[in-house]
Amino acid sequence: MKKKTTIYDIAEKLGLTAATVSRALNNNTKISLNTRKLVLDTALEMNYEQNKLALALKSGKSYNVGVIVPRIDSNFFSSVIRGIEEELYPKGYHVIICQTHNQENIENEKINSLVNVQVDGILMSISNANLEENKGFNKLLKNKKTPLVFFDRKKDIKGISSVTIDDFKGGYDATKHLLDQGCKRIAHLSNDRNFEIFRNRYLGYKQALSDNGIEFDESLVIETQSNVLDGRRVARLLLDMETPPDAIFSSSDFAALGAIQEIKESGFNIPEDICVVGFSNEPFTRFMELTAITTVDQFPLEMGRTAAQVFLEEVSNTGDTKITKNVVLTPQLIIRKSSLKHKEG
Amino acid sequence: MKKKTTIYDIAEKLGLTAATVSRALNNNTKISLNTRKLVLDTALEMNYEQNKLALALKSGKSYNVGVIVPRIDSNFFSSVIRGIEEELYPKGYHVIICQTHNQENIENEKINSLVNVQVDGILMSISNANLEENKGFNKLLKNKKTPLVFFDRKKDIKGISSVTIDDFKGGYDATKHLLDQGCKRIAHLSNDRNFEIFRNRYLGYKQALSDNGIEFDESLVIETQSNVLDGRRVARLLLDMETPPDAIFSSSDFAALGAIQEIKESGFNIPEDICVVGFSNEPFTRFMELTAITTVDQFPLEMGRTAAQVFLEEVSNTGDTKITKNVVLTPQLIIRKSSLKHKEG
DNA sequence: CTGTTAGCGCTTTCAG
DNA sequence: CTGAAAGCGCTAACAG
Repeated sequence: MKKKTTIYDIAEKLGLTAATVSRALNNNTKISLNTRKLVLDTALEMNYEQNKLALALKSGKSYNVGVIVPRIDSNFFSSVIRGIEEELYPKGYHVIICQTHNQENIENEKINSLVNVQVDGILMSISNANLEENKGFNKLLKNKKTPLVFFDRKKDIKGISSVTIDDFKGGYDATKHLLDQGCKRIAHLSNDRNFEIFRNRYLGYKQALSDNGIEFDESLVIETQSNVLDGRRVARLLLDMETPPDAIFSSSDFAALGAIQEIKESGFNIPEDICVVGFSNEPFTRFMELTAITTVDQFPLEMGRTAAQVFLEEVSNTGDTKITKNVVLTPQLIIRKSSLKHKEG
Repeated sequence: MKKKTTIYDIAEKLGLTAATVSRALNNNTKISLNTRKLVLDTALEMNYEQNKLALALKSGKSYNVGVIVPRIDSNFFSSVIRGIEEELYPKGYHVIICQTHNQENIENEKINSLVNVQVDGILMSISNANLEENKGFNKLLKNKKTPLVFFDRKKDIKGISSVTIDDFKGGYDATKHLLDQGCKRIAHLSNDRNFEIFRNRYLGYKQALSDNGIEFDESLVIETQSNVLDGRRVARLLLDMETPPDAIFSSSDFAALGAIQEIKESGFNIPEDICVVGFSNEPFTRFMELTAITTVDQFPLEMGRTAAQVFLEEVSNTGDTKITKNVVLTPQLIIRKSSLKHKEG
C-alpha cells in the first residue's frame, strides 16, 4: 500500500523544488524545456497523479456540481442528468447526484451537504413547494456564493435562474387537441398545484376550455399522484360519475396509464369512448401496442443541457451584477392512438 | 459577495485559537462546556459551515465515490445508481456519476479523472471488454489504493470485487421456460460475448437446450445490439429463414420489443407462432397490453445496494489482506403473455 | 529560469 | 482545559 506520489517526491528525486515541478507540470514557459521534459518524464515514471483536492482547496473551486432530484430512476430525471453530465464533463466538472424522494427534510439536508463539500453550483428540481421556509435553502440564498439553477420543478424566486418547459402551453395544447377531437367533457388529472409546473398545466387546460366556449367544471379536476395505481383510483372515480367524462388530460404519463387500464377493464374503448392524453413522453407511452399514449414531450435531455449551460454562464460571469436567466423550452404534443378518434385524411 | 466564515474567523471573534474552535465544534470533551457552547453559538450566528474539502485534503478521504456506467438514462442503470446513492449517502458519501457511452477512451479518461479527484472508491459497469489493456485502469489496479467494485458488466480479475446476477441461470431459466412451452427451435439474440454477462446468458441457453435433448444450432444465435431497431433487423433475418424459429430468447428487452414489432407486422402471432422472452424487466415490458413481455428481472436496485455494501466493507477493512467478494444475485424469470402459450390451470 | 515563502481550512500531536 | 505549530498537496506572488 504505497502512498501516492506528490510533487515533493519528484522534486526531491530531481533535486528541484516543488514550485518548479508544479510549474513544469503546468507547462509554464518560464521553465526551461529541459527541466520541463525531465519533470514530465519522471512524473510519468513515478505514476504521478495530480491531487485535485489540494487544487480545489487552494483555488476555492471544486469543479463539482450537485444535482438534486426527487429520484433518479425515472426516465425524465435520468435524461436530464444525462444532459447535465454530457454538457459539464467536457468543461471539467463532475456531477454529484442526490435524491430527495420528495421529502423536505432530506432536501434540506442534501442542500447543506452539497454546500459543505464546496460544490461550485447546484442544479435542482425542487421537492418542496414551500422551499423558502427551508433553512438550508435560505442559507444558500443568502450567501449567494453558489450558483443555483432550477429545472422543471422550479420556484419563481428573484435572482435564481431556471430552465423549464412552457407547461401552460403543454396543458393548453393537450386540451385543445382533445377539443379538436370533439371531446366536450374533459377531465384533468392534476397534481399538487403548489408546484408551478402542475399549476401551469392546469391553467393551460382551463384557458383552452374557456377559449373554446366550454364551461369549466371543477368536479372534473382531481388531484392525482404520478403513478399507475393512483391513476386507476382516479379513473374509477370519474367512471362512477353520473356523466363520466369523454376525455382525460393527465399531467402524468403514469397516471394516464393507470387510467387507461381501469377504463379498458371497465369495458370502455379508448379512444372511441374516452380519449386520454398524458404528459412527459415516457418511453413506455410509445410502446403500448393498442393504445400508444398521446403525450407531451418535455425534452429532458435538452433541459439538462440548457440548465448546465446556464450554470456555466453564471460561474464564468466575473461582473458584479448577477445575471439570472429564465429559459423556457417549448413542449411538443405527440399525438398517438389514445386520443385519435378519427383518422386524419 | 462575502467570503465564507472559517474557524479562524470565529476564533478571532472569540479571542480563541483555531484549534480550540475545531475541537469545540467536534464536541471534544477536553473543551469546557462553556466555551463549547460559546463556540457553537457564534458558529451558528456567523453561518459557519465546515469546509469538507479541507478535511478531505487533511484526512486523505474525500467521501466521494465514482460510479461509471455506459449511460444513465436506462432504467437498469439508473435503478442501480439509485440503490448506490441510497446506501451510501447515510454513510456520508456522495456519488459522482460518469457515463462512457460504451467508448473505451472515454472510460479510460473518466477513470483517471475520478482518481484525480481522490474518490474513495469506484463502482463500475465496464464498457470495454478488454479493460486490462486500458492504461488508466491498469494504473488503478496497480496502486491498489482505490477500492474497485464491478457490477453487472464485470471482468473476472483477481483482487476485484463484483456484484452480478447469475446470468447463466437467467439464460437457462428463460430457455427452459420456452422449452416447457413446447418450443423446439429457439433462437437467441445475443450481444458481444466478450462481456461475461452476455457470454453467460448464452451459455445458460446452450446448457438448457442440451439438458433437454435439443441440438444446438449455431445459425439461431445472432449478435444483436440492445435496441429496438436492431431487434427488428434480426427478427427479419430469422423470419426469412427457411425454417423460422418458434421462439426467441433475447438478452435485451429492447431487442425483444423490436423483434415483437417485426413479427407482428409480418402477420405472425405471439405467443402462438413465436414465443418471446427478454432480459432486464424494463418497465415497458410490463405495460405492453397485448403482449406483456416475459423477461428476467435483474434486481438493479438491490444490485446497487449490494455493490455499495461491498465497497463499504472494503474501505472499512483495516487489515492488510484485501478481502474481495464476488456476490452473485439470483435473477428471476417473470413469465408474461409473450411466451405463455397455454394458460396454466 | 528557479527557489523561497505563504496560504487555502482543517485536524492533531505536543506542551503547558 | 487551551495554545502553538505542523502538515495534507498544490499554486502564486516575490525574489533573485
